[in-house]
Amino acid sequence: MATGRTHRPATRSRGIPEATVARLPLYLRALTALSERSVPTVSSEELAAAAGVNSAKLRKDFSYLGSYGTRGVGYDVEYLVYQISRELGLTQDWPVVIVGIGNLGAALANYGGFASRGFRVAALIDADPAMAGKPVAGIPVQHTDELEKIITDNGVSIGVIATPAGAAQQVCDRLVAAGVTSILNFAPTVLTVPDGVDVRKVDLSIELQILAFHEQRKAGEEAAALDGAVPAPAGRDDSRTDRTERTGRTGGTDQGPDGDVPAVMPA
Amino acid sequence: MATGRTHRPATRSRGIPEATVARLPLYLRALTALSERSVPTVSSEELAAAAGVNSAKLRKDFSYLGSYGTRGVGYDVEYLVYQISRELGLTQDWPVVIVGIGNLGAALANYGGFASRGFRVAALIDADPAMAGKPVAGIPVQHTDELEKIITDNGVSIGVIATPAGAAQQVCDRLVAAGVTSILNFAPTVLTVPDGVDVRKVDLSIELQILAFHEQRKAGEEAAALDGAVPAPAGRDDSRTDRTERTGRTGGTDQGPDGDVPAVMPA
DNA sequence: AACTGTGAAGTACTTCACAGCA
DNA sequence: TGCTGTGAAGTACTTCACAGTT
Repeated sequence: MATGRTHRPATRSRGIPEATVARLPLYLRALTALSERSVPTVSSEELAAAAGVNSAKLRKDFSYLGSYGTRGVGYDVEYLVYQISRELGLTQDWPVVIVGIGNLGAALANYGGFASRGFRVAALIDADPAMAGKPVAGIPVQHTDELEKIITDNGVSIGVIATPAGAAQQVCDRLVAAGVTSILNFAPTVLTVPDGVDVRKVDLSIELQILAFHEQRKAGEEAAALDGAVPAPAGRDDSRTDRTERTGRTGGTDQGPDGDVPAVMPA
Repeated sequence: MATGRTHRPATRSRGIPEATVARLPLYLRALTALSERSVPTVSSEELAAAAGVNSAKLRKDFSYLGSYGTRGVGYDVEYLVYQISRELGLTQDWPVVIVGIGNLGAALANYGGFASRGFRVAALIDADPAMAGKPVAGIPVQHTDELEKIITDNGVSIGVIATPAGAAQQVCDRLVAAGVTSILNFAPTVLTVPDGVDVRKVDLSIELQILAFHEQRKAGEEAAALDGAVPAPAGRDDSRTDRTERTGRTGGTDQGPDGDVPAVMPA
């Protein structure tokens, strides 16, 4: 797919930072909640609090979409919901297939947030013949043999992989060959895909390990605070590793698209 | 949001960038795979490919931990596994509780990666009295009433919230009050926590929405290619994107530690 | 008076490119 | 020679702070 800056001046200067894109769903969720409570307008300060980010960041983010607010007043909730939905491509309905209907796959199939958020589970696919025909979340599971046909017939471009790690790459290859260009991968594996295909990864053990890192550091600091002179919680450092005082982050409430590395780049 | 962060002068600088921390689990997984195949050493180039990042980034990341490689040779696999495990705090076993044993909670409980990666499911907790005593993944579910006792008795500092959104904040408050200082939140809600408590969020619908954004953009570019001046070659194309070392692997897609905003959700 | 939108300044992360060591 | 380790340069993101608008 087109790489580089494909010169497209017609619409507003495209080029929304990836970090901003990653926060739009957050804003959308907060706005949807406000909308359900029939709140007509909201200030950047209020909305930012609801989304768990700071208001300067939110305003900057919105400035990439256009000027949708009113100075002295704030943002019209309904209007913003529409604009962000449109920007995210949620004004259309994306058919999605879930491959691998184990515990996790079933949980995903049962997730209620699909329909309401621009997605539709087009099919559930599993390699186990015994699963075939069994309904999960009201949708009959189909066998992997049908994969290509399902993708084609339904015009599916987004696939969710919830298989064991060993099967993930193969499933991925078949999805891509059949026309899928965006993949959400729950298997603990790095997927190799051709250019033009986006992959995002969700991985429980990685998240836990990151928490463990910070948890350990907290323990270390407590210990250090007690004796001041000799740190060294069990199994600490061999010698050289350097260290600096921790950087500010953490602690508080910034669960936003945290300092992670964007998983996907549109190249 | 650094709170009154105790400044620790004595020890030298341990300021591992958050982005680096988020990638350590990735390296660890790749190294573990190499270790299982009894590979003794690995170069930054090879390991980077296996982890899905580029080699300069990997070397820089490792440089924050110390100098664990050998010039002209590479890294000793076992030694690196140990060093990274230690850095992440995985040389100890973290007891974890999962609250909310619906589809997702059960999937998490059944997830095999815990034990092998430094974590142990200390307890499963659910608010439904009918669930109490029922074994899930071989562990009997306990009622929410027991939450505080469970946390205290097991010295749990990491909690996983897999409840419906409406219950998440309340569960979070109780976990924190009982002593939990790290939370992995699967509920589609922004949690408010005191300083010193880390929250990481995993949210399926957010991930899908980010994919939809890019998917939509691809569609838009195709359309633009049809009428525009530049006839973009279907599929391929590399305009001027740097042709760095393309290790046949992951074409352009960097599945780094997800950046940012993970996603999933309970029933 | 209240609140948005945005240049400019600041910070974090990535990539380059090469010195230095085994 | 081959590959690590790292300053320096480059890029992306965040935050500040205030001019502009209703």
